[in-house]
Amino acid sequence: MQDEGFLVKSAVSGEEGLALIKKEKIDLVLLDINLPGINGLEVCNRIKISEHIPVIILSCRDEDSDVISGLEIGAEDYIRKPFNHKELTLRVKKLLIRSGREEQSSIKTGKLLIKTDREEVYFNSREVKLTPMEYKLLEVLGNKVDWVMSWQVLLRKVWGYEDWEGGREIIKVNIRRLRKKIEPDPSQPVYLLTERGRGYKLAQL
Amino acid sequence: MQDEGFLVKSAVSGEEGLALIKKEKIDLVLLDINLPGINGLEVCNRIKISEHIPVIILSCRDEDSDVISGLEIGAEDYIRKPFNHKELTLRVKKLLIRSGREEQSSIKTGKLLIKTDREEVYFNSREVKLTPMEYKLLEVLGNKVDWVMSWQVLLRKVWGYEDWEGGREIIKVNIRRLRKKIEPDPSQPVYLLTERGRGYKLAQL
DNA sequence: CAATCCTGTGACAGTTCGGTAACAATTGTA
DNA sequence: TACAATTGTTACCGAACTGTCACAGGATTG
Repeated sequence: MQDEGFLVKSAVSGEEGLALIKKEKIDLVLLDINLPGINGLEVCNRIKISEHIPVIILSCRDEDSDVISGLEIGAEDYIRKPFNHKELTLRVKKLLIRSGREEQSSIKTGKLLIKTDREEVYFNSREVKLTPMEYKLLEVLGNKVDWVMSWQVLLRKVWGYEDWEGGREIIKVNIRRLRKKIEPDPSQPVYLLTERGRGYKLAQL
Repeated sequence: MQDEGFLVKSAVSGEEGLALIKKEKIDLVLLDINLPGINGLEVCNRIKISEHIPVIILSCRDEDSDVISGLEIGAEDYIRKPFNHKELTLRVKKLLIRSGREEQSSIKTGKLLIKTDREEVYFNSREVKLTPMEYKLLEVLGNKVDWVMSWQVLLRKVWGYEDWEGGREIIKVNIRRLRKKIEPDPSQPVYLLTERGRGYKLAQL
């Protein structure tokens, strides 16, 4: 990779890798599934929770289920070992280009516009200032527009908590705060809808 | 697994597990290799002798020989510890679908459409809002369209109660509530039919 | 034909769930 | 240090959900 002109940092364990990502500005992660310490898929999961970095998974297990769970967890691509050089650099370049452009990718529903690259939100073409948590919650919901997400899912995707009874509360309150900012009438939500007993969704208008 | 909507029974030893299988209607077994009492592989063997239940083996020994003997003995799949929970549920779902015990993603009869992945119900292409319990009851019935289900079965599949005399009441009432929402004329049911003395069924039209 | 069982029906009440506001803890900043 | 913004915590209310009950009427059985 260095021969190809990439600037490479490496880590020998999941923990070390995650620390590296926190510290440095990383454009893309090549991730081995078989790791000492944390499982590779778990590492991928954690990266996706906190960052917007594309991940390519490397693995020698070539069962389909691994591809699926790798991609479901949010990995952008998957390469089986043994792979050849050329294929790897090709996929990396493709992803870097895509993420360079995709960073302008935005989510739109009704008069609501979410620019995911800049983490900015607009309503009626006017910017709405959201706090980090509010933004993250909205983005997670926006990533699957019109899909109901339970509080367990939101808790995991937004806060990274796995199970936690108190989570219903913090979601309630943060939904409330979001509504105050992006709903024309927060008491009659049009965008952030409640599905009683199931969860919340961002409506596709 | 319970969060994912599965109904889970657990046992702490091979003997207990085998007894459970004899007593309950089990769709799939997650089996740990390292067990007190009988060896896990032996348990798998005995299950396969007497039943047709898919078995997934869990193990922290990741030697190949274990995979082989696990699969040779008739286990349908094998997961190494530590596994991530998405991978596990994916494999479980895959197996349940393959063995015909898992619901399809969409059920249709007459003008009634049930989207099981989104937990949404449509009548005449218009969405009908159901409460969680109502939905679950309908889904269970839709899962085996045109099959009469006794109140005991419904009680187990919808509420998870095993035996309970009072159950007839809550089913009566919930059937009533469902009919009010999805029947054109609730007093003359066309979809949710009563088989007196046997139970209820969702008619295939 | 009467007694009994099963189901349909409406009303009621306890519980859960989501909306709301105010407060407390934490963090960042001047 | 003081102040402000952010974020989690708690309490309370009202509405929705869901189980219980009583009763009626039709079917079944002896």
